[in-house]
Amino acid sequence: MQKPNLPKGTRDFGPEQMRKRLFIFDTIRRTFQRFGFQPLETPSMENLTTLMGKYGDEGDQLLFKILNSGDFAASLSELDLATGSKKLTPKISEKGLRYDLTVPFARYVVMNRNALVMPFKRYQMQPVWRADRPQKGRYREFYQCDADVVGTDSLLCEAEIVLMIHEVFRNLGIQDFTLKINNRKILAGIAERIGIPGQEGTLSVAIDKLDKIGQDNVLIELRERGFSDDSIASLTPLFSFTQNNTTNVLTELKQWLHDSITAQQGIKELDETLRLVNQYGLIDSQVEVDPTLARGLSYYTGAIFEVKANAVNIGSVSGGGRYDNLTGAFGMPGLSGVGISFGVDRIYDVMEELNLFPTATGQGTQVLIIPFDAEARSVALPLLNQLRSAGITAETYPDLAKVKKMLDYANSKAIPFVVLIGSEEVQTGQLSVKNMLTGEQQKMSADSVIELIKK
RNA sequence: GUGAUUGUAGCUCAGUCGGUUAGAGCGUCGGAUUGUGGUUCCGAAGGUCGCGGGUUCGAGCCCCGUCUUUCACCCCA
Repeated sequence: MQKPNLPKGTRDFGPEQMRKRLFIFDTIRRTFQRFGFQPLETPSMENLTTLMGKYGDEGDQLLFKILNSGDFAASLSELDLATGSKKLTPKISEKGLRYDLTVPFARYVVMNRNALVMPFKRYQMQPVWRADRPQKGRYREFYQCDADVVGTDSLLCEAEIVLMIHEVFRNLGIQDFTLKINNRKILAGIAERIGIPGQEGTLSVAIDKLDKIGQDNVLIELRERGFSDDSIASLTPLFSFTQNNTTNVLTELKQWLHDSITAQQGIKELDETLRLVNQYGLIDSQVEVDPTLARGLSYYTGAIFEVKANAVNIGSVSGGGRYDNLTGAFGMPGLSGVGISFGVDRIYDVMEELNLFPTATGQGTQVLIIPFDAEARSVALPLLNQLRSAGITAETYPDLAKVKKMLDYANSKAIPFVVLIGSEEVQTGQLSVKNMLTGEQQKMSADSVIELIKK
């Protein structure tokens, strides 16, 4: 006999976990829908040609690849085997599991470009897979909840994302979060300013770690990556304004990066976005402008968002940004879009750690019918039907077991009411209803049972 | 991909220096109680000590490999 186990980095979700997870999904879905986003689902697997090259070299490595069906080795030669995995892979695998929801979305938009009404707003809540090593807040299979709008470059979309993020986290009960916002153009401007134009990618990777490793180590890393002492020295102003309020940060950025047209554009966009958010009347905005915020994904071109739950050390629980040319790789250039992704699994971990899940709210069975013998079923089964028709979650114990056993069952499932049916109840039609919390028991008609449980 | 770490009953964990038949709590099942739960009492079942190899008279304990868990790095939700 073999011991069953799960693939590394994957998990089962039992009833109790699912109740909590569904709470998160429902909360996010309600917000997405209220903002006018339409649901979309795409296949778990995509052609590797769709996925490869969209997430960088590292991303390509983290893709789960699917072995071709049938005799995948049929056309292989000794030579192929000798060339190593990199060249061998495309010969034996042409599909992979999706790595995020944005690229499949871009693929969908391109394939349906003529049918879609622009701007197109969609939301998507599905699992994604990454073949990296699991650790805290990191799984090989996890869910993302994405909302994107494509076909407009209006900053109103950025503003609405800011609003949605606030709404979702507040509805979840996560009050202590920070929405960090930056703009890729500002990062580009910084790169210009310190004399390394075009290298903002490398720069970003390092300064993104500021929170984690501190200023000194960031500078050390930049030096290791080949940045000159002059460049590093001129970076100093970047570290001085992280604590200020949004307007101050923007003003200081404007001064520091005054000779970069790109940076000025990014600052203007950020400024405008925040102005729009303000017009919406967002109360107690938790937005923080953070010029050191970078994010890894290479396709962002404008705004960048990231949400951190302040009380928990788990990385970001949500992230997104604007991309100007995501569909370009699929032959449809010039389509701008902006999106946000919520990481359900990390949000779950945060809420669990902070004890933020609401206590069970009428999710489970409300009443258990307990027939003492086969005869009692002639009353129990119609009653079940009646209760369910009235919208009450009701069940009976399928075996004719001892009463003790059935009451134990009710207890362990936290069922608040039981209806006991024996020969006496069959004869009189008056049912014995027991409140499992108080122990109180009384006789009443079926209609009264419904009334009692419904309130 | 790099570096650590974990694994003993369904669950949480003890297990001494390598030494007889591997323990506890919780849970499960049965009984005290054949129409009434939670509390209590009694009893029982449940183990290839992750897996494979090695050292030894003897391995849960030491060594090697492997899988798994957790964590950090890289990178990321």
